[in-house]
Amino acid sequence: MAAPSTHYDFQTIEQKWQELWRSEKTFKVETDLDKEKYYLLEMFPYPSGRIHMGHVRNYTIGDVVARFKRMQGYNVLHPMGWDAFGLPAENAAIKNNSHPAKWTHENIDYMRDQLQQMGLSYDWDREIATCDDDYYRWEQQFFIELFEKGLIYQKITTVNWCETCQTVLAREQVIDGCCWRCDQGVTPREMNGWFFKITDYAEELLSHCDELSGWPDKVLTMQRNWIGKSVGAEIDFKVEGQSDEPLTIFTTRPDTIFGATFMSLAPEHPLVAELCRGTGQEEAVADFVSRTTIAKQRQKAGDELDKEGVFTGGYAINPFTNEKLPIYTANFVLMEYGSGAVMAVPAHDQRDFEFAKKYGIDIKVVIQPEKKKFVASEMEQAHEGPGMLVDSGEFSGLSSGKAKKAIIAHASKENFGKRQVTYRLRDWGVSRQRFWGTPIPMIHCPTCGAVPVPKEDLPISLPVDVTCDASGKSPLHDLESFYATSCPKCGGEARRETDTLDTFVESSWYYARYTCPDYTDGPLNREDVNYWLPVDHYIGGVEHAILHLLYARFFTKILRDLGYLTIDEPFANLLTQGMVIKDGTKMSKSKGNVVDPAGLIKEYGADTVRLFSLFAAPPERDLEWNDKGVEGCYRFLNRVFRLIQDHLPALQQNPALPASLGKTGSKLHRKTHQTIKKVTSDISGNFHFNTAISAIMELQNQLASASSSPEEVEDGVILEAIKSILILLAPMVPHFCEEMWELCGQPGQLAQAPWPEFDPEAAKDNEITLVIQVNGKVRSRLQVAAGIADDEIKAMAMADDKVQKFMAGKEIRKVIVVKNKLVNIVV
RNA sequence: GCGAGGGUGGCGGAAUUGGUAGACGCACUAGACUUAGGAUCUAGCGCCUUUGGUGUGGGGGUUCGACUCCCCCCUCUCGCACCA
Repeated sequence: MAAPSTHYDFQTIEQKWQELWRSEKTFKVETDLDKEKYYLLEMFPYPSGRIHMGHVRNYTIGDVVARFKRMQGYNVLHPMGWDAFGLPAENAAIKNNSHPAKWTHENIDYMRDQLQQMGLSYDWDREIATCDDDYYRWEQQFFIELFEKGLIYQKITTVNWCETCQTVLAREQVIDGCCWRCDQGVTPREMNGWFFKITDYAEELLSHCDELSGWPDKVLTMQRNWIGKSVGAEIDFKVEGQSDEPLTIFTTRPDTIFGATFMSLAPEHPLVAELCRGTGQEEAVADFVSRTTIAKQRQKAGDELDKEGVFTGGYAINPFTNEKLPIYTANFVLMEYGSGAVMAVPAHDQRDFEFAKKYGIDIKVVIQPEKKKFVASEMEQAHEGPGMLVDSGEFSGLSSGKAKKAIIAHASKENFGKRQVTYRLRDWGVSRQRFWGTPIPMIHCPTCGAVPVPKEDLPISLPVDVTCDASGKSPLHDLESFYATSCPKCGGEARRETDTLDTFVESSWYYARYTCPDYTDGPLNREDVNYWLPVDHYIGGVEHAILHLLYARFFTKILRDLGYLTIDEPFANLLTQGMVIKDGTKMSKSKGNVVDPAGLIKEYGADTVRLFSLFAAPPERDLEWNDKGVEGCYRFLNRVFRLIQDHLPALQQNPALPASLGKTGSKLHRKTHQTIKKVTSDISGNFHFNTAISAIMELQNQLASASSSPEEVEDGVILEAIKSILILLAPMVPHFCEEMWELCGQPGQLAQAPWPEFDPEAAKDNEITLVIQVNGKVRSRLQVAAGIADDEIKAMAMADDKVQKFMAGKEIRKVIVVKNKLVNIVV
């Protein structure tokens, strides 16, 4: 007979159960109106090649919740797929002179295999890859429907263009004014592109933030800031010498309008060139505009340019005072915000103040706070706070708040202004001059303009017989077989749109498609989406707090308005897990501190890696990776393994719990039920798996010391404790627990076992440690029966030797008793 | 600058409503078993001048009692960044 092994054989065990789960489709689910559903989703990965620690952590957390909810009896949807379009695939294709699909599908196969090695409980029958045309064809259908509804439009904007790479670059791809890939200078370029009217939903996206009680405040704050609502007024100023075109400005401080002493326009403002014409300022203005454009491009995030500007030569008329205000163009005025023009009130805006000081422009105080009196010539900075209006005509004497309303009312009445709400949120530009993305289903006809592809012609698929070459240019632009077409309206010769969609579009609705991935009669099956959505818990990195999560919320609303969904918000609860760091910084290749999960899984097994990633930190916090800590988790599982082996012959008899227990046995029985209670609340509450695991470790420690105690401990209690450890640990360490469960001769699979209930009676302590304090300092401890009377406690406390020593010769002023906890004697 | 979240042993981290600070794990120390130990088991482990004192970033306050509540300050991380 072979000696009992000291370490469990994770390789054999993990492979065995993974194969069983796959062949039996243990985690396959169907819509079932009789069962309560739970939809758990982790953000799907970009198939970059191999999984990293961030994936391991993200998917382990999600898997524990999915398995836990399943054991609690929910019908759990837990899908996985691939966010498969994107630039890295194209770059790889360029390098290998091949098609991006090849690289993408190879990576998907490799990563799927890695995820399966982690033992994640996905319904793999619902797998989606966004680069498949049976996924993106529905996106093309949405595009057409949204276009017809007026929620998608085309406009010309200035973009960052790289001439060498023949493409638009996103702002984050421009490094010090140069292309991140070829290092050549980037030029601004006017380009036609497609936009989603997300701004139509700004108010709803903002107000629904208040209803997302299951989201972290941090994320909601970021979203609110990004949407950036400002309430104020739009006011028209006449331009001297021009009777028709007013200069429209936006301000949140209409109450300060009597203090305006100049105007400033963004350098790109269309009026700038017009105003300086014939004033002798043309050259100075042109020079300033080009200098500023360059400076802004070179500007790094975080830098603020010195406030600079130049007089345009033109004047505006303040509609309230009829004063003539010089119009400047200034580098701190943004064309993208408001109307690209502001009234400048130096006394009450710090930027205007600095500008006025620099160029010797008047400063006029029109707001006086209660306590202080400002004198323009003595001010060292602007007073931006509220106060009482002065020198403001009929509005003088009003408070800022009242004046805002009165001034807006006056402007509306006189027809030169109105209340106005402005958002920082911009419409979402989705055109990309890339190949590896969803083709935009539009046709450009010289006579009919932009015409949508007829729905029956969908999908417009990406050609498969092309290769990406070193030019970096999308092959679609020059591929006649792709772009040559006829106009669906007039039948004339026309050109297909060759731009593709931003990859964020695919990830904006995949959670809905998971509910019916094989549905062919439309993008979404009503019965399935209504049953499964919204996602009950969404888990992913905080780096998606703005873009992805905002776009997904937006898409839910537009799909609702197209009649596909009935919900307003896609994700009821959100967990943003922290980063995995090592040596204090995020793991990255350049820092050389990456730990490859594949190697660890090979060395310790998936169960150990999962256990450590849950144990080392609560999920929302950053996790400091520690190889020694992994070993600690491995040791723990082996301790459980040996414990089971030691008791195996007895356990296999399936002994019942005796009616009466000895001292050690009843202590263990109590600990078992306390542990069930704690683990259940830790997991269902905040997902604090780290404390759940430490509670199980405590139970294991007590079980080990009970088994080695001289007193005979009832086999029934030991089995109860071991079974509890296995069930409680099963969502976190699934293969190991299944194997041990089977080894102990227990029936069925743990994956489908019900989550245990704790017995409140059994969990109750009957003896407690009473702490005795003198003046708030712990002086002694007593073992007493639970529920003992206050008087008795007092007497015992007073009689205690150590306590007496500290009370000697002092007067007792007060005795405080906290039931079952402590006694504090104040002397 | 604005916004959010942190600061507890050598390290990761625990501490219902204010009620035993440091659970659990790592590292470390000593011992046991051993040809061996990077296996396993047992014990110890905040700091100090150790019958005691002191201790949760610093200072003050409330309280019989404060990691926890209030005020001021320091510091770290993340997000936004000239938003009129």
